[in-house]
Amino acid sequence: MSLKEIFIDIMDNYIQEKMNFSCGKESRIYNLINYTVVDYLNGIFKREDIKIEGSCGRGYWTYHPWIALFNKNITTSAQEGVYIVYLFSKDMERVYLTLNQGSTSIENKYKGKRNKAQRVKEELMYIRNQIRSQIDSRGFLTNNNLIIGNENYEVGSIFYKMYSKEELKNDLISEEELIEDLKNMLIIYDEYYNKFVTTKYNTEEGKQMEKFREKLTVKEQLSNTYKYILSKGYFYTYEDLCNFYLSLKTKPFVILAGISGTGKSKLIRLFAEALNCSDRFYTIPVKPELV
DNA sequence: CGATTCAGCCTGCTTGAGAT
DNA sequence: ATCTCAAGCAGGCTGAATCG
Repeated sequence: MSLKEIFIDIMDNYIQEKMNFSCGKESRIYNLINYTVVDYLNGIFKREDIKIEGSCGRGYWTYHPWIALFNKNITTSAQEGVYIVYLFSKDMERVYLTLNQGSTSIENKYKGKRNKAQRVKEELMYIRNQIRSQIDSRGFLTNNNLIIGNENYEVGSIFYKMYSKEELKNDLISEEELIEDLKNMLIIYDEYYNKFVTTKYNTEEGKQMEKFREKLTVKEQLSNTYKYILSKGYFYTYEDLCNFYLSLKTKPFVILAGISGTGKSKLIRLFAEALNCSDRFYTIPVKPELV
């Protein structure tokens, strides 16, 4: 059975299987995800440092079965670290090959804290942006349009490629392409390991930087943002910047008024850049009659 | 002040490692 | 070879916080 045939089998039968069998060895699809596909991939990628695992839940079926490749030096669990993973969408119409992050360990870190969900998302996005800024995507997508029905998997996605059931069934994607993509993703994963794990996060300097960033107060972050804007050659008063931040904080829908050319759009763009959130910045042209 | 949201806890189920 | 138990996973329930 090829990878493509396995994927099609899972997509065709998973939802039905959930209804008819408990999530365990009795189920054919369970065995397919937990063992067959793992053996198949291990046969292709004979790497001692990579652990391959597939899961569709324990006891209970998950909505999002996954097949992951872990670098043993980074993580051996889907709950933490960065790893390659095939994720199936809830409706079983799509499967994504992605470089993704475990969110459970981050959730545990913020257990009992205020705005837990938001902080988890912010951390996932921060890591995502760091990696994207330093590693070539090799043609994989970074547009944040991975949709499977689980927010943390979606936010945690660093690079990805989508395969729809239709594409797979109609031979628009070949087995060779699937394997080639996975090989490319492994090159990215290796690069991540060399650039981030063996150096940045493990050095004292890296840890200090991380601590420093977490400790910044709103005032300090605003001050940094202001300095960034000045350094780009634009001038707004510090008061205007604070007012803009406060307005956003009060309600995330802010209307800036003023004649054209005074820098309304630019302010927002620079603000996003300063916070390293450019990838979440979209410009939507508005015609006069829409207002 | 009722409705909604959310974190925390509990439950059900299986795997797999280690003890017996 | 069998038993025990922690880990892993998702779903459900509940009380507290927040919203409108």
